Amino acid sequence: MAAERTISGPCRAWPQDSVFIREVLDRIGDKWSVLVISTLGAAPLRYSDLMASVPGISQRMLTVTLKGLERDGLLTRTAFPEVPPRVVYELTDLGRSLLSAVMALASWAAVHHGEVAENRRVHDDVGVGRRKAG
Amino acid sequence: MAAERTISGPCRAWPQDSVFIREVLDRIGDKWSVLVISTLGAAPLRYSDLMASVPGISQRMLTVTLKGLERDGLLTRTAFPEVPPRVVYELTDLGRSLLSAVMALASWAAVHHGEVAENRRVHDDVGVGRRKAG
DNA sequence: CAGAATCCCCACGGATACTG
DNA sequence: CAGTATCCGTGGGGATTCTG
Repeated sequence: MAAERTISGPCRAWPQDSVFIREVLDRIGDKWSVLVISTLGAAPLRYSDLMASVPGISQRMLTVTLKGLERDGLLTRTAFPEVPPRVVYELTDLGRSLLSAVMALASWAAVHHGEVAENRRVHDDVGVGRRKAG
Repeated sequence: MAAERTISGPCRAWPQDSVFIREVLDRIGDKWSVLVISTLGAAPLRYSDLMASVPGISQRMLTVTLKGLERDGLLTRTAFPEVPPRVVYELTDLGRSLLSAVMALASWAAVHHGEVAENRRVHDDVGVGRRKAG
């Protein structure tokens, strides 16, 4: 008899992979983390440069995001004891390795976002069509 | 020449890539989408099987997530006109292509989640250390 | 079995004001 | 310049109940 209809556990092909996926998504699934990581992927930047380079981010969220990423060792914070103060953020090797994986997602999006948009349009049109036809 | 200190625009190395990244994250950055996609990556499943295979998801969120993914053409919904009803969800080619990119993230997590956890612990210890040392 | 509908909490994140 | 502190609206998502 064996398996064939044994789903039982959390999942089949990815035992605790689901846990890992959730961990990563809890980390970079927020609104700003990957934007910050991507921006720092090009070059180390100071706080004010990040504010300018990540359009729409608020001071609060930039700070919160940076602290979170620093906590996980994805970037380093270097404060120079000058006046006026200067603080530079830079990706760690770990952060850069994550950037690669994120870029894979970005590539997927670049290739398929049009298709997704089209699917969405068609799907929504069917919806209104049913209402008119019904 | 020139440049070197020209950050100006949104970002440098990824003009509208940031837009694409945000699109993907708005799609899969939620709490359940990638779990559902990953689960369906192993095999097509019916609604109740998904409930069992994605631990912790509620009926509401499974339905909402499935509808969103179907809308974007990442999976198909097939309802068999039987009683009791039977509905099977299956990834489309588009969904499977996204699964590949998601798996890249999962791999990163599988390799580095320990390192991240360690960084986090060290960082937090320094925090309490400062409080005790201060 | 496979949802739809409703209620409601709370934490993510924006705006603003203040500080070393 | 590089933050911190506070207030507060919005919506993501959980629990529960009802239906075809």
